[in-house]
Amino acid sequence: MTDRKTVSLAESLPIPETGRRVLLKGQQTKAAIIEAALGLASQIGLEGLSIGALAEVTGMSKSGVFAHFGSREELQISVIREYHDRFEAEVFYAALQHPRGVARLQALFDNWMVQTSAEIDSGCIYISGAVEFDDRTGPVRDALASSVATWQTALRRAVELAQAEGQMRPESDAHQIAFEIHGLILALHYEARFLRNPHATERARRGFAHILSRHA
Amino acid sequence: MTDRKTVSLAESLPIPETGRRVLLKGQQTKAAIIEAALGLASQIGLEGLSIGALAEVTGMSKSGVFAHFGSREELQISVIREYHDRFEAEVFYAALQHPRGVARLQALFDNWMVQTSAEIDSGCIYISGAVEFDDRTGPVRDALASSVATWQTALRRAVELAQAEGQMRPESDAHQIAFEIHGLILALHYEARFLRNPHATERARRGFAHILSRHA
DNA sequence: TGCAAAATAGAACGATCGTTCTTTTTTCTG
DNA sequence: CAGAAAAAAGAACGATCGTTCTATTTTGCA
Repeated sequence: MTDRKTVSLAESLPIPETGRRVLLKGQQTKAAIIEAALGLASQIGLEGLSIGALAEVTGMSKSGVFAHFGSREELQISVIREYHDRFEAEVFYAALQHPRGVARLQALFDNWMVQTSAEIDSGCIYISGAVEFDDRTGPVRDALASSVATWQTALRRAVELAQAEGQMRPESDAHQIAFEIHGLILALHYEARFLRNPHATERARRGFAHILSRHA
Repeated sequence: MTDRKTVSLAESLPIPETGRRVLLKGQQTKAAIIEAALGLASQIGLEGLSIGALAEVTGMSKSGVFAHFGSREELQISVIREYHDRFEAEVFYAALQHPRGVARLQALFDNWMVQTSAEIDSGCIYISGAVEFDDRTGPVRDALASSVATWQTALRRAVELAQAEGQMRPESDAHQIAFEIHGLILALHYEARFLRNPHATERARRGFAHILSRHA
């Protein structure tokens, strides 16, 4: 139940003398724990994330790790938030430097493919999380669903922008296009991570091209 | 390490007098356990499957359940095999009654959609399993991957048959088409099960129509 | 530098996990 | 029906889980 805004204010307090430490000790180690937790969760899922394993990885005691979050659920939510921020930055914000329209949509898809399958140790927790929490309720599922809703909206907007720019047919259903693009990402994740199919990236790329050409 | 063929021979031994019991008691309860395990695994995944929970559901003792499999892994593999058989029957064999070509491919896709999303309590363990075992090794992963390879081949063949019938363009890449169809199923599963989007089925159906029209 | 507060460690808890071993019950068959 | 074989139960194991409590150490500020 840590207040995020308060934290980020405290975080950004610079120490004038040294100029080195920007985070207080507590927030510093908390960030390190979340970093490690994100790596663990990307591999074995949010449900596989255990405080004991996390303590071992970070070289801390279980209670030391636990104290930063107060519950396992809060830890999972912190991981989801961290992933959300990175995903937003590396997939969506990074695509903003391309001109709006098909170019930006293509960049978005490319970034997404990289994020989803390129790094061996990084599965997508939006995908694994959806499977793990699809018949559960509670704050973790809510956080996950909320993040997913955010990028789904952003993806749809990118399609609509391409339509507005006259680069995609305006009568096409942006929801439907976003659905099909999502399917390609999911198939890529499945083939690349589970089946270790090296051609998966090329398949996803071609599928995307098919969608583009259909609505051009 | 139970020999399947031996089992199925023993299973089908009818008792002449009554004609009622076809299974020996042991195989009978084993089948009931697997039935319950399949239901459990469909909801919470193969990894979530616990012998304790299974014992409670079936009204047996933990050791009683355990004795039928000898290990948790063997139980998981039994569940995968059972799911494989049902999937094959309800999705693929059921489609065989339609004429080869687009009609059969369409039936296959329809059956698949039903299997994947229609029943609330039944997620697809090919999807959840892929997420759970994507960075693991061992016999469970192998059993899963082998089943997946089977239906992927069957799906591709259905596409190739449609090409051979002259109903789809012969120069299209059947692998690519199967990849895109799989993506639609995955997106359907994601939207229907995790996000509880009631329009997901319609989206998948339209996506499939897009693929068909592209290669017609 | 000193002192309160924050951060971390350590030990223990009840619960559940898969598994093993022994004992009892049930089933099948000669 | 009897007796062997199969099936099921019961109890216990070590391990790990999230969590709580109480010390101890470290940190940051006056």
